[in-house]
Amino acid sequence: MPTVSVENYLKAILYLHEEGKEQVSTTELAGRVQATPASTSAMLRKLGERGWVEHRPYRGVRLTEEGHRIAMDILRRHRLWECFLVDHLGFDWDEVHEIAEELEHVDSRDLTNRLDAFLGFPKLDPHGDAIPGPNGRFRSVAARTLLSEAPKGLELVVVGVVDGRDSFLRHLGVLGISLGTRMTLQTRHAFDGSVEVT
Amino acid sequence: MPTVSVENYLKAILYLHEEGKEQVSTTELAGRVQATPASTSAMLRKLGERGWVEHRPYRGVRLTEEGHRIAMDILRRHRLWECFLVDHLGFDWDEVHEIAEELEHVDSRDLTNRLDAFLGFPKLDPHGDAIPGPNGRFRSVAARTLLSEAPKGLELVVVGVVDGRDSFLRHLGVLGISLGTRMTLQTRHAFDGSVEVT
DNA sequence: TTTAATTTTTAGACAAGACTAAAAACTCGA
DNA sequence: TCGAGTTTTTAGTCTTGTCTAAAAATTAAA
Repeated sequence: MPTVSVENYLKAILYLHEEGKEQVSTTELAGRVQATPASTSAMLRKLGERGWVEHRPYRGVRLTEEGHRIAMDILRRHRLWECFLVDHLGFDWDEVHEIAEELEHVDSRDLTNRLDAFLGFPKLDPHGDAIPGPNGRFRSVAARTLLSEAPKGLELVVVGVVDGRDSFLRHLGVLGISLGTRMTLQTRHAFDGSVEVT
Repeated sequence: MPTVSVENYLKAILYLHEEGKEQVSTTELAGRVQATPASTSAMLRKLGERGWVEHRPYRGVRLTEEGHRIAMDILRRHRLWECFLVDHLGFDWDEVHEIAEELEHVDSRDLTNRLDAFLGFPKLDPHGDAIPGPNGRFRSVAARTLLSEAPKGLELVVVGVVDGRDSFLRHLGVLGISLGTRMTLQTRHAFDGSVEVT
């Protein structure tokens, strides 16, 4: 049973992975969990011993399969609680993060699954981020959507383009994007509507 | 901000007060929080320093006004969550204690009050125990009920008797009970329906 | 390629909260 | 009132997770 602190480290590593970082550096992780690099280094040794991360000193860290499973479960609880807080308790979407940060550590498989059912098995949280299912993987959104309207976090598959001009298709080719390419939406810039994907 | 451990001690002392104990002994408290008397003794010194209990070494402990306020708030959160788990997530009333034991430590005034509203400001939890209001006092139940059907924990006032025989009234007199007497239902014995009050 | 800057780890302390073992304080019967 | 038994507290240790300061490893620049 991971402690609250351990859960926070695993979750932070997952977030960094989701942002495209294969290997997570000690300093960057330390920044995320609001701890010093020294404390983080000590924690990484412990997480490595428990088999939740693969840590090569001075090289970076990455979640093992088991660590990933645990972290996805924390993310699931976090986002389900956010749905509850917004949809049923009337919080605004920008007020719920801190509270969900506490609720996510209540560890009961039964509670999580019943909450999921109570909420109607939502696919996205109030911020538009995908919610992992009980199997630890994101639920696929069957619908076809524009990339500009797709949710963050979910794996997407390119099935077509709206702008069919040669110059645009060549641009996509340069970026390594073609029909069937898999990607995940990372960030959306409010400035011009552009997006970053991996 | 009290830690989880501190909250558990304060809550345990409150429970013992509610059971009629003015002064709580170190050993009895230790039994409730599943710790050794030695650990409990150390914690009591700390709680005393923070002004949450009045502890006279070798004499026993009792909550201060502030300690009582904090403990009632924990009890409030515990019982509100129990309502939520039973009424909305479909748990049985005997399954929810452990989970509520974790949820009660999520400390957000706003969350607690919104949950209260969402549940319709319940007066009793699924076990029939009274739920403290936001002011840290039990909500009065206006209705007149038979002692045999009254909820535990609430202060009750005797306004009449069903059995008016002299022998019964004399029995009540011996027990110090008459019209206007205030009491709180402590335990109900399934064996014969008899009750214990203070 | 050698030094300088940066990153990471180690070393040593500390706080919270738990434990065991032992000392001190209470209580009660004779 | 004086021991015997019980209760409570103290003393010392352990674990978890944190910190600062310093050493070691890596990276980058000249």
